[in-house]
Amino acid sequence: MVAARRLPAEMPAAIPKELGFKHTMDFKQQVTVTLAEVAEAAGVGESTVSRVLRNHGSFSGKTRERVMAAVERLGYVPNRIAGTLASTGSRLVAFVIPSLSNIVFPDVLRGASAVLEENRYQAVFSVTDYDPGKEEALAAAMLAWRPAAVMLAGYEHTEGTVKMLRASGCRVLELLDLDGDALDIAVGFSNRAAGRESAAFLLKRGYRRIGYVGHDLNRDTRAGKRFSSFCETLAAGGAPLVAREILAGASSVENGRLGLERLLARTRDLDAVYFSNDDMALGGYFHCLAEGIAIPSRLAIFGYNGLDIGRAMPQPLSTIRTPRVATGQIAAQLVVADAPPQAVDLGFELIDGATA
Amino acid sequence: MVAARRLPAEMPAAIPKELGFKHTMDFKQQVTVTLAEVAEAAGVGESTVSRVLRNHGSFSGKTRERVMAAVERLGYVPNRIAGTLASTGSRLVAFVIPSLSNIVFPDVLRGASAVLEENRYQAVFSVTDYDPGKEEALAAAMLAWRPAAVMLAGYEHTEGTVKMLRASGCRVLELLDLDGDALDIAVGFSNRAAGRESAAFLLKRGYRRIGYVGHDLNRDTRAGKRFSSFCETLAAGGAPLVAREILAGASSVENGRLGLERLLARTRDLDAVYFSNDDMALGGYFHCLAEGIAIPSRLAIFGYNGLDIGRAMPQPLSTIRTPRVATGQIAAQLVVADAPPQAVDLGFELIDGATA
DNA sequence: TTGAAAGCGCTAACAT
DNA sequence: ATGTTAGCGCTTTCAA
Repeated sequence: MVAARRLPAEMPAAIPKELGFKHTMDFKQQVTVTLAEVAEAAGVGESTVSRVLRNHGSFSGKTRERVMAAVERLGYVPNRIAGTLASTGSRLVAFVIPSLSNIVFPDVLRGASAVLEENRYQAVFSVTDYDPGKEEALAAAMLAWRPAAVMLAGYEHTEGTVKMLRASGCRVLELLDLDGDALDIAVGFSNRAAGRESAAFLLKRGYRRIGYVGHDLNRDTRAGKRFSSFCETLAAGGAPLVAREILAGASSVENGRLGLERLLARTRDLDAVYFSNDDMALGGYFHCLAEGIAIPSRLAIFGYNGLDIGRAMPQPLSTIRTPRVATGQIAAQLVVADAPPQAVDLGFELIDGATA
Repeated sequence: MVAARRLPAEMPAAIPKELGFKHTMDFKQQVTVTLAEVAEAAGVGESTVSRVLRNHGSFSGKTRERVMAAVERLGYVPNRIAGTLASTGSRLVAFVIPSLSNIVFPDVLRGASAVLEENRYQAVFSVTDYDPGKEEALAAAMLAWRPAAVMLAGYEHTEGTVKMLRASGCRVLELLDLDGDALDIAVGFSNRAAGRESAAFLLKRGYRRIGYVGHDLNRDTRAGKRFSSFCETLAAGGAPLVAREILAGASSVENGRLGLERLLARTRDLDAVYFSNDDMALGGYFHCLAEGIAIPSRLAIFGYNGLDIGRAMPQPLSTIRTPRVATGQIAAQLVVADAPPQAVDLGFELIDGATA
C-alpha cells in the first residue's frame, strides 16, 4: 500500500475581485403585477380572482377562463407574503438543523421536502453548528416567519428555546431522538437502544476488548447517548470498554482514520472498535487497509447510520441503519395532516455486515 | 476478500399508526403579541417601537429602555411576514437545487447559509430531482415568496423558467457552471475545463486505453459537459475513449462499483477509468480492492469533486477538487452586497493523488 | 424625538 | 356567482 499523503482541505473563500460581465438581463428591474391588476384586466372583482386562483369558493367556468387568461397575459405571480399575512396559517416549515456536513440532516431534509413540496408547503432552514445558543437565536429568527411547524434535532434545547417554542403556538417536531420528553411531536428512534444493541451484538460475537472512536460528544448529544448506553451494556456484559479516542472536530472519514490510528497506538490488543458513525468507521476501515490489519479477524469494526457507502465496501460494513429519510417524510406528513402530539418510533435495523 | 453481500437500501416509509402520546405542551395554543400591543404596553406609538426594534431612525435612550422592557415582558416576536410586506425587499434567498443526495448541493447550501445567517437573511429551498419541468414549477413557487435572490444550478432551464426569472426582478444566481450565458450572476467554474484537464492529466501520465463510468448525463448536464470535453481532449490526444458505462440512476458509490464491474466485463484491457464523480470513483476503487486489481499499475482511477473522503483513502484519490462551499459563500456575499451582474470563476484544483 | 395615518397585496366575511 | 370592504401586522412618509 502507498503511504497516505496528506492533502489540504478546501480553502476558506475570500470575496473575489470582480471578473467579467456577461449578462443578458437588465440589472434590477422591478415589475410587480398585483391581484388587483389581474382583476381589472379580467373585468372581475379581486375576491373572484382570489377564489379562482385558490380554487376555493364558487365561480363560473367562464369567469375562470377570463381570470386565467388575464393571469397568463400579465404574467401574474401571486404574492405569498401578502397571502399568508391575510390568511391565518402559513405553509412554511422551518428546519433548525445542527449541520449540513453530517449526511443525516440532508437525508432528513430530503425526505421532508418531497412530502412538503407535494403539499405546497415551503421549507426554510438554518444551521446551528451544534451550538444550543445559536439554535436559540436561529429558532427565534425562524419563528418570525410564523411557520406552521418548526423541526429541530433531538431534545436538548436551551430554556429560552423551549419557552419560545411553547409560546409560539406553532407545531414543534423533535427529530432523530426518542430518549426524552417531547414538546409536541417526536419522530425518530432511540439512540440509547442503538448503542445497546451495538454492544450486545459485539459481545455476542465474542469480542471482549472493545474500544471506541468518536467525534465531539458534547455537541452531538445523540452520539453521546449511543456511547453511554454502549458502555453500560459492555460493562453489564462483563467486558467494559477498554479504551476510547474522542476527536474534537466533526465526524469525518479522516477523523475516523486518525482516531483509530491513535487508539491503536495506545492500546494494541483491541479486538473490536465501535465508531460514532459510518463516516468514522470508514476511516477506520481505511486505516486497517493501509496498515494491513485484517478485518474482522484481527480487528472488528462497527459503525452507525447505515450509509449506502457501507454496502459497497469490499466487506459490507457492520452497522445500524437508521431511517433518516423516513424520519423527514413522516415528520412532514404529520405536519401536513396536523396530527395530534405523539412520539413516532421508526426503529432502526442492525446490519450484520462483514466487518464484525 | 469476502464477497460483497448485497444488502437492501432504506425502505420507503408509509405513514405509521399513531404511537404513544408523551407531550408536555398544550396542543395548538395561539397567542400572538403584536407590535401594537408592545406600543400600548410601553406607552409609545407603533412607529416608535418599529424604529427601536430595527435600530433605525431616532429615539431617546429612555424610550428604547421602555420599549425593550415591554418586548421582553410580553415575549414579543416580530412578524417578518408583515414586515416584509410593508417594506420593499425581503431577506429571503431561494435555492432551487437538483438534489440533496449529491453532496455538492448541501455543500453549496452550507457555504451560503453561513453568510446569509450572519446577514440576517433566510434560506428557503426546494429540490427538483434534476427535472427541468419541476424546476420551473418550484421556481414559480419560490418567486411567490418574493425572495431577494433565487439560486439555481447551472444554465439549463426551461424557457418558462427563464422568462419568469427575468420578469421577477429579483436577483438570479446560476451556480457551479460557467460554460454558458448567465442571466444575472454566475458563480462557479468551468466543467468543460475540468473534463479537459482530467483527460490531459491521464494522457500525460501515459494512459492510452481509457474508459468512463458515469451516471445519468441527461439530467446532470454539468457531468455531461465534463464528459464531452473529456472525450474531445482524449481524441485530440490520439487516444479516443475506448468504452463507457452509463448508469441510469443517480451517482452513488454502489453505482460506481457496479459500473466499473460492467465496464471491465466488456472491455478487459483498459488502463484508466474516468468517473463522473468521486462517489462513483470510490465505488470503482472498492471494486478493484475486492477483485484484487492493482491501482494504479493495472488500472488507474480518476474522479471529480475532491471530497474529503478521497484524502483518507489508503491511496488518496486522484481527482479534481471543486470549490463547492466557496461557491455558496461567494454567491451569498454577492447577494448581500447587491453586486452587479457578473460571472465569478472560482476555478478548481487537480489533485495528483495516488490512484492515477 | 415622536405619533398618526396610509398603505403593502392579499384573504375572508358579508352583501348582493 | 360575484363584488365590497375590512383587516392581517408591519414600515414609512409626513407632520408635529
